[in-house]
Amino acid sequence: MTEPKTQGPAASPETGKKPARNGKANATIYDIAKLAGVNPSTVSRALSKPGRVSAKTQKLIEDAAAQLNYQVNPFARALPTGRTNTFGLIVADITNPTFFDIIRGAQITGTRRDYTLVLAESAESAVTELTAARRMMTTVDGLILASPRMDDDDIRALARDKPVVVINREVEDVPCVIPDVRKGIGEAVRSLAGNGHKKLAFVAGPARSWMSARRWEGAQAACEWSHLEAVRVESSKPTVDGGRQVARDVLATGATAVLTYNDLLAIGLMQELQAGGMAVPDQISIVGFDDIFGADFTTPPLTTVRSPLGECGAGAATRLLDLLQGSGEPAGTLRVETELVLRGSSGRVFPAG
Amino acid sequence: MTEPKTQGPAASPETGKKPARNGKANATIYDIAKLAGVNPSTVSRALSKPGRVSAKTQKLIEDAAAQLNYQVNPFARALPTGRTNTFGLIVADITNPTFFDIIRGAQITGTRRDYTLVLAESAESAVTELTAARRMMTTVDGLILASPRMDDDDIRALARDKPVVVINREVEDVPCVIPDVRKGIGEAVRSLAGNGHKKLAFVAGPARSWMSARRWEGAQAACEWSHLEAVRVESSKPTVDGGRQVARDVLATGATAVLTYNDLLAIGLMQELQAGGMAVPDQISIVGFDDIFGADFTTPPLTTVRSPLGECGAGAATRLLDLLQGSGEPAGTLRVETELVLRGSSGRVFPAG
DNA sequence: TTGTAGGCGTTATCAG
DNA sequence: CTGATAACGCCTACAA
Repeated sequence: MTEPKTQGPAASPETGKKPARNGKANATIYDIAKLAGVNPSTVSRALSKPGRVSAKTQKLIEDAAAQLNYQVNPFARALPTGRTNTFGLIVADITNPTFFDIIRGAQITGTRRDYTLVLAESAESAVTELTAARRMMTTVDGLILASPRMDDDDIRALARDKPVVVINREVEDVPCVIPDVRKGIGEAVRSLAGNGHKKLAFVAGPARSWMSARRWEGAQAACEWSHLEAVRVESSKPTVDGGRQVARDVLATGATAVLTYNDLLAIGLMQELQAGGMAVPDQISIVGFDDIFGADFTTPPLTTVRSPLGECGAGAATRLLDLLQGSGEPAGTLRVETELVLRGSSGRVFPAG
Repeated sequence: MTEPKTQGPAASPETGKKPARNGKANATIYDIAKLAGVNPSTVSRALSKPGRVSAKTQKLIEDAAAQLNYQVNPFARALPTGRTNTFGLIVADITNPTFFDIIRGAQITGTRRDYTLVLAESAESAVTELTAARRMMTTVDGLILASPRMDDDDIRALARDKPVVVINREVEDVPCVIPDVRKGIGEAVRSLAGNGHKKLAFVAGPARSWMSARRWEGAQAACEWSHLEAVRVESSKPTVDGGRQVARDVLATGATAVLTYNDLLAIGLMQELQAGGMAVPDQISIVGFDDIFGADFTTPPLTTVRSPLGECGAGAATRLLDLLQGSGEPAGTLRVETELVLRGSSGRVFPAG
């Protein structure tokens, strides 16, 4: 009644480490080689390079592989080559809907080109971000940084190691993907001017945000062009709550139109103003930025300058994979267009007055 | 003017494969061993197991490692051990905000325990999902499936290979995390009943959705308990647009209260009804499900049964990592509570009437 | 075109 | 407690 002494390799019932839980260890190129009657190196070639093997043996090997249900071991492959068919994406805040579309865009174009997405977030902290980035660098073939918080120098240092693409920020010597705000803001301001507005309040985002600065510049330029007065209002944080808090400051400016750093601010602002009895857009027009998910849930639906977030994610991934797959290294920064999405929260000044 | 014949190992300017772009290849345990004057295997021990090395050499090695800025090579480690400190998450639709919180929850508890999240989506296709899952299985230590579309059997097959945790669906023999809808629905129906409603319309989700069935059951049970009549209305798709389309069918039921399969449906429905001149909640009460991002952007803000999505993601990750780190294999299914979030879209029947 | 041999960085086994 | 040494699965000159 004792255990038989001879047991398969998948024996030791308690250790259960290597040969997975199902007992049958994965097939290797050696198994295939044996089955196909060739040398392992030939199998390797057949399975990686296309035409470096005779059509006959090619088929032989492929059949054997299929029969054995072979799957390459990514780690074994990564060891000698260093390549993993994997790329990382680090976002500043996984809570922020702005990044949802970016993640989505990157994920989709990634899988389309047979790359896997590895995701991390920095929780808005520059050091966490750098740590995460460093960790990832050892695992992935390349990295996408969405709205990074770390220093330019740190980014460049990373980029020296492996391909890096930055979204929503311009870093010298590093390929970037950034929405060009001019067109969208121009459209928004022209629309506002056409509706008789004379003064625009811009609700700024975080002080250190590269994008916020660009948007403020854009607003100023467009206002000048359209003969509008532009005033800037600071916000405490770029959230719905921050939008609520900034309401009184906005009113104090006397502006009849508002452009916010992002949609969250616009939504909060609108809620607060409406709660205070103001009519939107009859008494004040509100224009957000980004066109995040839910921007059209509000009443009235939010007019906003759409930033093609999904496109940014996709564009960054494309750029990165091009770099990885050796399409030269032209890089440079890719600009994507913004556009006005006209909905209900903006309109004529005091139409009833 | 010819090239010097002796070049460093990082030479060949065009190949540039292994020794990264920066030239200095990463330090290995051999380098550390040399510097510390010990054997590589000792270094390995010192760096992985805690107390299997004398305190003296331990420090020696750690110093050398720090000095060399050593970082383990995950692939080299994965090869003999099979472990990667990585787990996968496959969601049905990366577009759907329902999954945002799940992703977020999983990501956060993952990194907290030093695991990296690998993300993929199935684009609502069962085969894509299975393919993605199979691919991932070779790379990750375990897998989380959120609202999977594939067959129970496929899921079980995967689970036989490596630990798998399922969210939003119950699969026998596989650990699951599912929101228990009873409490939340109970609260919602009681609230409605307390406001004088006599008839509730339930707008169903996808026919094959496990969750939709549970929610309908829950609604029926709660209505029976509270002496409400429950009628079921089918929707074409669980989106804002689907909600709009279902409006006339809902009206046709004559119900004064509506509970929808998810928030998106509720939002679309509310938009359509309001566009048709109906007052919410004065003429009809609407209750959504999930409490997704943006559910409070609407006017009135949406009353909804909150499904703790973030908690689901976190719970699934915790469960998975526990399994991975050997805390026995009790598994079983984890139920998380739902609760009513009372906002403005529900209230008394015809208060003005 | 195909086989041979060595290496990628770690871990694990077995002596000492 | 520490030192050899053999895997782990695949890739890649180099040789045949």
